[in-house]
Amino acid sequence: MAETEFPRPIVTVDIVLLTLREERLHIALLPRTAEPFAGVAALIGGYVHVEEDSDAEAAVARILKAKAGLSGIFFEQLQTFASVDRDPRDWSVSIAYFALVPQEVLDEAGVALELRPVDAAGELPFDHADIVRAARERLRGKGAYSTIPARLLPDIFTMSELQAIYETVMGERLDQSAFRRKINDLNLLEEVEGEKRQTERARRPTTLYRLKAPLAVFDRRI
Amino acid sequence: MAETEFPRPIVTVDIVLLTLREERLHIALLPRTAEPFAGVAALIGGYVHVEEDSDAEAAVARILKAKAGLSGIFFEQLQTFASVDRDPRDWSVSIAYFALVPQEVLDEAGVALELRPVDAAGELPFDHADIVRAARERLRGKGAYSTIPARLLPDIFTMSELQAIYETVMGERLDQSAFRRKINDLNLLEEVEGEKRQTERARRPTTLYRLKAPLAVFDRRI
DNA sequence: AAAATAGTGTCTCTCAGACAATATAAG
DNA sequence: CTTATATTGTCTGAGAGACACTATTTT
Repeated sequence: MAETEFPRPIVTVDIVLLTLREERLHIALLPRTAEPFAGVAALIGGYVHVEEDSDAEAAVARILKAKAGLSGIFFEQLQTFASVDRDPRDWSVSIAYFALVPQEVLDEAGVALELRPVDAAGELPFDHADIVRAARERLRGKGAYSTIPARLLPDIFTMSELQAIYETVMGERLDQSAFRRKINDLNLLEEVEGEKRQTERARRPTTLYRLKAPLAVFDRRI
Repeated sequence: MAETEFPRPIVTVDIVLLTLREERLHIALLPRTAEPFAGVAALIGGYVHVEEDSDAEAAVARILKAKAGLSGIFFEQLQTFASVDRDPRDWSVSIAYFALVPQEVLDEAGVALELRPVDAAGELPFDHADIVRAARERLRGKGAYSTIPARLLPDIFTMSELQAIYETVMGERLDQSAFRRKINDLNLLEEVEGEKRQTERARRPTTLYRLKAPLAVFDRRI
């Protein structure tokens, strides 16, 4: 089994970039600039540049910056899709990532991304529909046990906003009382002292919070 | 961004093959047959063969069969390790899988695998120690919420054996009464009717069970 | 009967969901 | 004072852990 060399597959990273828009999860797509599927909206992605990227995360960061104008946002590895038929060009490997970004940050980036509701994303090229499905499942599954959903919010947020995010991500209504109790028990947030704010529709100003840690995973279900 | 072609990384699959031996989790290794690290015990793995493997799972199945004499065992994708420095030869991608096999099946395979306790695996080449660590965490994490640990047992097993597996995987003692209650509530097993068996040390014969489904994931913690 | 494992019953505590009640500010 | 949201409290039921108890077989 002295395997020396073999024809190598294409290696890319693809990013399921999710954000919240009008209370719904949206996926950010970019029209492809090259064949195949030139002009068709697809996941943000690109080749791994072996001369330039020290690892897959570096490739993701580079591509997010170059193609979406984003840096410093949350992303984590999702799953790798690798087969002979997922790309018409050749045997291909896509190391898929999912990323979350607050809408405000996306707006500031000033890049013309196409946002589509994640549950009505329409036709997508390659196996991108499968990748999006995997991302939704991951977000839904892990969301209930982590502060990942909070990465869809700005740094500072209200308890109600946080609850709304969890409800959207998990696709179910949550009891307000139980939600607050759990968040407090888990000790995930710190108050932004002195800063009160009125949300659009609120009468009474509300306490503002921020995450103590960028990412917390816990055992209890939110 | 009309990216046409780029130098391609090496693409391999690596398999963390775990089994149970003397009540402890062991990892199955093979001495490498080629440089680098020729002769050193390493994860079972190999190049993706683009002419032969239709996808990454096919590569895993082929390699498990060729190098470990195993087929039909449980495996699932773990995580992908991709960086410039994980392999001295070149920028390299390893799509890592973890696999579980009952000791009996491993014995029948008749291949000289080196078994080491997973928590004392010693030095491993490349980043294989990281991959093993990821596999342990996955097994531990997902184990409590699925029937994955049962894939370390033969098809037919006793309730005590099942409990012992979960205890090993999760690294803690479980209450017998609570364990049985949960397993029954979750409706995961079916009795193998009429078949009673005496385990080695048992006095009283015990009911035998098999899994209703090859893999069940649930919300409750075992 | 003793030993050893198989299997059941019960108590308590934590936590989740449901729902009610109170608090605070704007208009 | 009304309205709308923020925030707290209480009740109930499910499930987890602890532990004691019963059952069945071999020696």
